[in-house]
Amino acid sequence: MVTWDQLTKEQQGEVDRQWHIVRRGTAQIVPEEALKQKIMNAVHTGQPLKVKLGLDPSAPDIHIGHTVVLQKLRQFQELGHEVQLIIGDFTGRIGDPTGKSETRKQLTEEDVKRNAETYQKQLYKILEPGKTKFYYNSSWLGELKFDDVLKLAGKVTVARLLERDDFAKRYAGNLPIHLHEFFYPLMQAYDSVSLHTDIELGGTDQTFNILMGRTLQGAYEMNDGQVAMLMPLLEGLDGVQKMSKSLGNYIGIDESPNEIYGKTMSIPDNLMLKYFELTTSIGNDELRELEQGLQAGTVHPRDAKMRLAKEYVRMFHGAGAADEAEQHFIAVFQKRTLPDEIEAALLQSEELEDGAISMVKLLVTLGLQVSNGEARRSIEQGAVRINEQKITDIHALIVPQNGDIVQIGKRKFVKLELV
RNA sequence: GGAGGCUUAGUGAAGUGGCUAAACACGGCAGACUGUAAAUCUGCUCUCUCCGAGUUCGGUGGUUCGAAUCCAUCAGCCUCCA
Repeated sequence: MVTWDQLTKEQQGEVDRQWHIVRRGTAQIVPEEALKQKIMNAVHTGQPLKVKLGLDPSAPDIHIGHTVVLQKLRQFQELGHEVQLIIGDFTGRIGDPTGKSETRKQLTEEDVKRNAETYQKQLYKILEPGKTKFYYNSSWLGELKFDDVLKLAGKVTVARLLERDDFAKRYAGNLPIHLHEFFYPLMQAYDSVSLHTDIELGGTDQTFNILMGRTLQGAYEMNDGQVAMLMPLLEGLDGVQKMSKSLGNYIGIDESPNEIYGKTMSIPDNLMLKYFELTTSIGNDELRELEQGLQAGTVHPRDAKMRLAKEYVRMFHGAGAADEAEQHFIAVFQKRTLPDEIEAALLQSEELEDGAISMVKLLVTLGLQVSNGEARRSIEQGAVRINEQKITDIHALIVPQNGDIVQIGKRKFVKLELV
């Protein structure tokens, strides 16, 4: 272990530089001094740090919320460190305990592999492939004997486990906690033991699990354990709940340019800066400028947000797509003209009677609405248009033509294609 | 193994024999206003051929003219005792 005084001037400068980059935007680093020490060691010895992130193998769709952590990993890579990505194929059998315990579906080997490939494709939009290593945690967790498991379990007390927020709440609220759920943090921690991880990254909701890794590394005599680097959770489109696929409040990085652009425009204003800070590589100075502009009123929030939206599309689809998405947005939502390209919807001719169909049935058949009642409601409320003609009669009969544009609400457009 | 309790629409939660398709809140959808922001206002939110009708209150069976409401039984969950 090297001390500050043993470093050369240049090395001290490098440690400072890395420290500042790495620290930006974090919610918490536990413990901070340990991280600084690790950086010092790395700079001194030239050994890159191993920075770990666990991935859930069941949901391979990456959204902007995930990129908070990924951006941070990227920064580590740019500083010459090494990234360990864990595909949690074994931990996935339990699922991180949330109390909303449905038994997890067991994924087949092919599922896991396919999901991992999907991950890779998406992750490499942000991470550098050459400095990224993938691991499957079944390869060590699956090898443990009951002996080993007992040994592992012997290192942690129940009282300690009950400190975890989720467990504590359930325990206090008389809700069930299954024994195997206790193992989840232990398993995740054991990943760090296996891989000699230096730093584990995660959202603040991962605090307990990651610190468990630190504890366990200590217990397995790896001297000072890993450092927990916790990133703030990013709220989703609703502005309240954490962005997640199951809540539907996410922006997926694999979504179409127009989707990404549009969804970004619908995030609440007060989150804009947070998005900029945590998910883009915009510099510190520029960020401050933007913040001041918004505050002073010299920057229109809409324009700032358009910049964010454009940046996302550029990140995930390239600059050309970003320009197009912007044009599309301006045309469709600001000028209220019909989009150039509208998704086609097939209409079987058997559905027609004498070439006509009721408006209600049309909406349901096209899958724009799930039930007739819902379709009627939309019509009554003036949300439905055909070729920009508002339809307000729930009994309306339509004689559909090829290429008719059916619109419902402000966002949903479909072009009819008779089959 | 024993005792007790809980299970109502997407969620939370009223409702303890007819006036209950089921209060209320949240969420969701749509409209107005806007910047596809927030706030606000309005309407809708089980299904159907929407006049009217049908199927709901963990499952099944029963009592009753009539049940989400009573009884039995099964299941799931929780607590306490051992």
